[in-house]
Amino acid sequence: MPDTFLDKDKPANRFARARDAQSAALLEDYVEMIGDLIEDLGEARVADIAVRMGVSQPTATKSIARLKREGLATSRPYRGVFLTEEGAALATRVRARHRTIVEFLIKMGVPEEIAELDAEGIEHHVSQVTLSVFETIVAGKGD
Amino acid sequence: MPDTFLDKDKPANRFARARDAQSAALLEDYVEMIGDLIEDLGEARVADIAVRMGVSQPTATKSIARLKREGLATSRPYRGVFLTEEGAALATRVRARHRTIVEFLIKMGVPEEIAELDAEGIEHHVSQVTLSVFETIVAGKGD
DNA sequence: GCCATTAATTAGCCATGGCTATACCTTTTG
DNA sequence: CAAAAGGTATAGCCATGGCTAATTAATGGC
Repeated sequence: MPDTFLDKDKPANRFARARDAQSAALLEDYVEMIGDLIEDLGEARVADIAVRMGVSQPTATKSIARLKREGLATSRPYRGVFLTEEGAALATRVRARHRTIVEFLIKMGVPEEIAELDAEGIEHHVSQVTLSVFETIVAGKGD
Repeated sequence: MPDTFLDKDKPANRFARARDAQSAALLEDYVEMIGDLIEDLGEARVADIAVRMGVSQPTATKSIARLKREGLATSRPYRGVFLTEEGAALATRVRARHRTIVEFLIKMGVPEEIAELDAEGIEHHVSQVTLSVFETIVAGKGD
């Protein structure tokens, strides 16, 4: 006897999915930003990461610890943060996805600054399928 | 001397914004779901809310406490949860936004189930401006 | 009307991600 | 090369949002 009256599985998974995505989002943001910093400044210092993320230094340190635990980054005390191969690959993927979403939104008619802001929240929740759709639309000669 | 070298404000706000949005997301989900339950079953019981959200009953109770604190809901022990006027208005707004996003994604070519899943994560991060753009596109006679 | 069942709350724990204050190491500078 | 300055890390706090276990309240059956 199926207990589908309350739609137990579908919505539970829907929300659980969104929750899980959120958990990964922060790591993705950090990795992307560390990649940016290394590219821009040659190195990623904790202080710079904190400033760009808009958090205090201790908060950045704590998050970096989590990145290390997850195998995405390494760091030598007082020397800066580095991405592992896996972390660098993730950074590349995340950055590409971000750009796709921003460009997609702009193509839809959203003003650029707003597209940037919204993309920051949206990007972590877009599935591969949807992203592919966006990519196709962005690539399409539309205007 | 401006200290714009590290782009202090722009990105900080970007991420801070996304963080804040996340904070509101859970309340929105609960409010929407309570509205759904009242409509579907005539009442919203803690147990049903927990099942649909995919969390344990104590977790649901705790979140409902927060809803009450924020003035979005009321509840009488063992009697169910009710939305305040403000909560009901929020539920309506959230539900409409959700539908807009799902329909928009479908119109872009995203399969329906995936559109539903992605919308769940995306919806809390879409600004009013972007939502309006989506609405216009959905409303437009496009296929 | 009492007892069992079911529903809800409370208590108490964990991890995450914020914060401030403080301590510590490095670097720079006098 | 010692002292000051600056960057990092640690300690310890808070809130949120999960959980399980245990308690309390309400309902339904006998």
